[in-house]
Amino acid sequence: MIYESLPRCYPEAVTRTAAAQATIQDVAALAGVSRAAVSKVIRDAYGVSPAMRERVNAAIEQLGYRPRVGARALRGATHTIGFELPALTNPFFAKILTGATEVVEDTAYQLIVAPTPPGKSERRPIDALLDRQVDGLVAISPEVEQEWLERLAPATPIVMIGRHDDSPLYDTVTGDDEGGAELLLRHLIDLGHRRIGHITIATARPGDTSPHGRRLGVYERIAAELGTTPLVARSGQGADDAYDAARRLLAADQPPTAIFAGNDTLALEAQRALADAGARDVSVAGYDDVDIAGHPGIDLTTIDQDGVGMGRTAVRLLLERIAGRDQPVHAVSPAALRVRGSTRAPAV
Amino acid sequence: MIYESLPRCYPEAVTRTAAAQATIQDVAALAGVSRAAVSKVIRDAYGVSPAMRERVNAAIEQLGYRPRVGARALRGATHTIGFELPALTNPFFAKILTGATEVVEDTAYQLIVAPTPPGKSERRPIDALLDRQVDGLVAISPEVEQEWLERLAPATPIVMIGRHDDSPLYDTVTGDDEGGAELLLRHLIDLGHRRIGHITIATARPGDTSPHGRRLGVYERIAAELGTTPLVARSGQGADDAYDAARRLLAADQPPTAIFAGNDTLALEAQRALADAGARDVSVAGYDDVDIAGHPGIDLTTIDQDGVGMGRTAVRLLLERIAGRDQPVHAVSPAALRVRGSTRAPAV
DNA sequence: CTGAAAGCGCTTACAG
DNA sequence: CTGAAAGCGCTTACAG
Repeated sequence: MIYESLPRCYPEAVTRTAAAQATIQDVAALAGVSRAAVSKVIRDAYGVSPAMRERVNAAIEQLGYRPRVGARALRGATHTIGFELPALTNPFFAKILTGATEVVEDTAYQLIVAPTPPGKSERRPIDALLDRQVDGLVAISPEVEQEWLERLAPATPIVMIGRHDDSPLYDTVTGDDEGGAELLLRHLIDLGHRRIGHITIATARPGDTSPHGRRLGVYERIAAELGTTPLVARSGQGADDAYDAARRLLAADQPPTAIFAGNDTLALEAQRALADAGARDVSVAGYDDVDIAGHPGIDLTTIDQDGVGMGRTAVRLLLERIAGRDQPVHAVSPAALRVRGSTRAPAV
Repeated sequence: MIYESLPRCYPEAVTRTAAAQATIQDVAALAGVSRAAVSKVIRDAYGVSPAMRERVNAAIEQLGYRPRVGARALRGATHTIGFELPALTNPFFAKILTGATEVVEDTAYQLIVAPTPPGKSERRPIDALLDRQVDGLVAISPEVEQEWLERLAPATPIVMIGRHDDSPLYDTVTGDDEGGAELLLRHLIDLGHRRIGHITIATARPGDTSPHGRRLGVYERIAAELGTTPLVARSGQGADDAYDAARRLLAADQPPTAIFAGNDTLALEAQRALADAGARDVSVAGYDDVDIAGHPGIDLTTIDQDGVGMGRTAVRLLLERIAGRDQPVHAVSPAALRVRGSTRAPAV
């Protein structure tokens, strides 16, 4: 990194003036009205004469006045929706966020996102959002305890994405993970595969409330139905971990003819490992249908669970909660199989 | 989307109790001290006896007290860094954010991200962050005017990523867009290409202060040196737009033997278009070295400008600004060529 | 329709 | 080391 410390065109030091920003008091003074009147105008509250509204708006314009959200929060709302998001590099979460942004865009709310750093607890970003008095919270947090969330939910409406725990205190939006995993595995079986490996994340337990746990549970059930020994490799956070997990599957005594990766990100690393191992005849399938899955160089069979729609639904449910709904809703987004070139009949 | 409106296990309605959260007053009362004392403990300010600190911390623990950031902001700081980010689906921005998150993680600051919806002005999310009294702002906003930013900068430290405008009032972190573009074009020329097409974004003007403008400027200069007519296609926001832009290049009277796409996202769409057009012999190169570029199915020649490092640098510079630096710094991240299989000599 | 007053939950000098 | 008081910038009843 090269630093160019001194500006070229402005030789004199430019010191920061403590630029006093206009307050509601300044606006009131300039418009010759009370602060309460200004407050009413900016909140679009009822009971202001057109003349006063005009004078106040002119003063606001002239001063470039913008209300401090923090000060408003002391009495009213922040008009802010918080979104906790793990793994910024996972394009499936980007899809969810795209849907969420879309819905928020049509409202008076502002969306702010707090990312969870890799390997850290989701508690800190969630707490950070609540400390900032968000009016509602959407979170993708498989790791935090239901009980902890239920202590937060009475004070702030919460919608959780990807949790199958069906709490009465917060809403959930999930994919149909069991249906999707079954669709995918049936597809592989129909192609003739019997030795199917599975890559999942380190923390998944069969049938737990997380998406990976659900998918793993279905995998184990179907392996049992087939009478085959489950062949599971677990991956840590990094891309290298997923790569290594795939390598371990390939190094098994009886290597799989197909790999069901717990999501597309894992599947992409599996493809990389297969290419490096020269195992081009092994099928790979993922989960999520991220944009790149349809690229001709990737051509990945996967499950589309409509991430954009999940993001939209999550925000809609949250807005309902903020508007007063107190009955829980647990929405499920359907799963659809996308068959592409990465899966085919096993080599004989 | 299937809604399960009624919870299975909790037949009775669960109504939201207006769960009064603990305030500093509650902590003070429980600990038997003044609010000022509690304030000092939570800010780790100097001048508190160990005994008092212990009593206060016990009370905080017992009540689950968390200070409201909005209330603190009225007098002090928010310990919040705002990050405005366009195009959530661009994995290069995810890289930058990864670097930013990393650095923030080691500080007492919280990072909050405000995404700009596709096609919208970056002003709204930036204003939203400032309204929330962030202590500093990092933004990737090619579209907003320098003058507008310079009105904000006296009140809030700002670091802009990807702007070559060298303002004395805010810092910038850019890649070496001219060096990178030149590296890439020389590489294509060395391979023997003479008809090289370029895909850029709709708003880029040759040599303007944006990364795309810089790259376009270099492209036109080198085309002039070569004595060839520039062949430029412009893409709108969507993936389909980039695809169409590539199709237009291929449909030219004398189609290019190589395409220099303004970034990897555009390059991926160009690859898609080439595959659909059966034009496998046309070389493609991108810019940014996003993770997927190294995937064997993509194998994209590109420029690595160390996005993670740019994110790290941006936050470091911002922290320096917050700490009081008032001289501008304009950091440049070096460009490195990554040669992969997507570029090769033109077919004869 | 309009405004004076109280108060939201903190921090900041300032006495003691 | 400790606390009473003032004040940050808003909104909310409540009079007029």
